[in-house]
Amino acid sequence: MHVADAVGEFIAWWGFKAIHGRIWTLLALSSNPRSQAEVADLLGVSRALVSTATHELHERGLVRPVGASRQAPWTAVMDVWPVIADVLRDREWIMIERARVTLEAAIEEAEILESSGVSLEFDLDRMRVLLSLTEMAQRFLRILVALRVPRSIASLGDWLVKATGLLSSLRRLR
Amino acid sequence: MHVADAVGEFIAWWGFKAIHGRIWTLLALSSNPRSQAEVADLLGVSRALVSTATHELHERGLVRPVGASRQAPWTAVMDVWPVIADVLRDREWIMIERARVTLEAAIEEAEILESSGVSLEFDLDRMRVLLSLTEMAQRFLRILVALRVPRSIASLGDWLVKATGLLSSLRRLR
DNA sequence: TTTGTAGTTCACACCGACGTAAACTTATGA
DNA sequence: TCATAAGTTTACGTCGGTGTGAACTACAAA
Repeated sequence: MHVADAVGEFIAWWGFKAIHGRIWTLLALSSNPRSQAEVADLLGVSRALVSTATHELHERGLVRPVGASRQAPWTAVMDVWPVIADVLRDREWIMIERARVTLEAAIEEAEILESSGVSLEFDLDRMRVLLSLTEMAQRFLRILVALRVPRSIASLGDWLVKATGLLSSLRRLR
Repeated sequence: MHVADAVGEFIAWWGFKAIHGRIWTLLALSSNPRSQAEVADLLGVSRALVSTATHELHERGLVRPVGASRQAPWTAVMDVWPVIADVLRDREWIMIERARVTLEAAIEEAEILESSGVSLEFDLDRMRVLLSLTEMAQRFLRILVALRVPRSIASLGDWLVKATGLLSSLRRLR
């Protein structure tokens, strides 16, 4: 399963472990649901790893069992965008927000010092530039997680064309 | 230096180590260049770490010595976007490209099998969807790395407004 | 030349992420 | 009921990333 390896690694970038990506890809590309044993076998990893990883994927809603029995085979949920958006929101937003808040506090402090005539060891203008950048990143992230990528294969091609067109105009910005 | 920690962690996300982000941020916010000893002291890390990290930053062009002497103090290069774009290109492009090529090969193989009447264990349509997604990701990445973020503080605010406007129309896409 | 200080290099320690083996639990079916 | 197979849990090994200590080098000033 070279495909699962390659796509899996790609997916791993978006806040998942590589094994998650590999399992999801294998299930996504399979015509029929597969048992954990099959998955472990095809990917060449232990059943223990498949068991835990599958449950983590299930918690995120990226994979679901077909049937109710304990050893029901698994299939991939194809509509992954909402989950990715969630991960981005949880993980990145917190990080950016912390940087932004810290910067704001530091700027405020520096402004007070400056207004009382103290010569600063730090550069206020540059602090403001960084603050603008974090705000920009937040806006960007907000738009990203609000995006609705079409779930149907039929409309996906169409959507891709329009989205690409819009993105191109970003490049022409002066 | 809480600011350096917070911003540094944020930067670390873009393919750098956290210490790189912290050092760069400290230098970027300082009114005057700083020696490695000062940096190590302010950040509370060993001079050994600052030495190697500073050189790595220098190789990437994110930081430069002021003066020619061996112990010249360092200052941050503020125009970071080209460097980030480089990292994205090098690191992400390779990953996506590998996924894309592997997928294409797998699809081709599957098509041959199917046309010769063999019933497939894998789902050809889903493979094609994944392929579209990698292509979309490539287009997106290409636009991203070609972006020119203004270097001057004066035009940055203006640019941010326009860019945000464009991004918003992405959200409204159907 | 000597002495002190900044910077460099390298061997090692620590830690978390990832994966395995093996024992254990639960279901299926002869 | 017992045997077998699937799935789960836990304790452990390995590895890479990150950082330190200490020895070493290069330079500046006395």
